[in-house]
Amino acid sequence: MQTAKTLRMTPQRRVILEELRKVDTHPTADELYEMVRKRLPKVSLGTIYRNLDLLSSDGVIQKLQAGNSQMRFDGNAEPHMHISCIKCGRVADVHSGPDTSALSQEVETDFILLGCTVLLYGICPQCAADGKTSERFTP
Amino acid sequence: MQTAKTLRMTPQRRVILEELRKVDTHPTADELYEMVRKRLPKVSLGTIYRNLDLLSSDGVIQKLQAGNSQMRFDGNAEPHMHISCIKCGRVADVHSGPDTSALSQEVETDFILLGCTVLLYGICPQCAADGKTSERFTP
DNA sequence: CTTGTTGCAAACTCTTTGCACTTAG
DNA sequence: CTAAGTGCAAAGAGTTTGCAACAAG
Repeated sequence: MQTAKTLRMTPQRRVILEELRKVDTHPTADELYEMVRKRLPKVSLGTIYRNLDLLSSDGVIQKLQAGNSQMRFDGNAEPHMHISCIKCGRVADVHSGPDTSALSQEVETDFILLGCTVLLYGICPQCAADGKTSERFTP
Repeated sequence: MQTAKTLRMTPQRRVILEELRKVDTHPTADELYEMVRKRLPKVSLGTIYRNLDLLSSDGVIQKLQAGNSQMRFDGNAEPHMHISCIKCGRVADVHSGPDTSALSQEVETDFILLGCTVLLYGICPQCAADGKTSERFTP
């Protein structure tokens, strides 16, 4: 989970991180690309991907698999639950709820247990209102 | 999550289902393709994908996102926890542990809650023994 | 300086799809 | 019969990577 290399603070990296932390929408790489592009028009999608990868490997941000094929990113590296809309793919934080970190302690497995993710899924308020087109979702 | 169409029981479909249920390894589409190919040499990968899709949409099997980009499949449709090896990607069932279905009831969200998946991750016995090459993993 | 980083475009992986033919019910 | 399913090959989405030029420390 950690890179030995020193991460240089390039303008690109800084803006990516700033933009990601500015929102709580858990954007996809593409969405973040558009956000960053408004400030750095010449940035490339490859740079976005490379940075998101480095930053998540370093534990600075979180890479999320939220029920569809596209990865999403969370500027908040603290472990917390997420809920994903099966219709539109939107992802939201879940701040309440039971302590899932204890979950790991109660499990029987021959694996060396390192952690646990909980993904809730459902329908977001927007999609509940208007019956929009459905997206691919895998619980 | 359900198809209106009647699912015909073709030899391909039957063998795919049989092979999937024969193992507890949660194979990828490709792995299952190889397994099915031993019995039906002319089967196509497209057929594997189409059937896995239909069967999981029908709730006959489960499609899993287990920490890497490739989907995995579980012949056991009953909801249960999985643990994924961050090194080799192997996925195992977790039979013990707390009741995670209750989890949904304790959560505060403006989404219409439909369900919840728990993915544990760690290092499998095999990888713990020999320090093999690492794979991509996203909690 | 030196090594990490960037933009670009091409490559890659996994999955989906269009089509003409086949087949289960 | 006829709608569902198949094999094949091509297309698609999302992500990764090789390379030469660039820049942070």
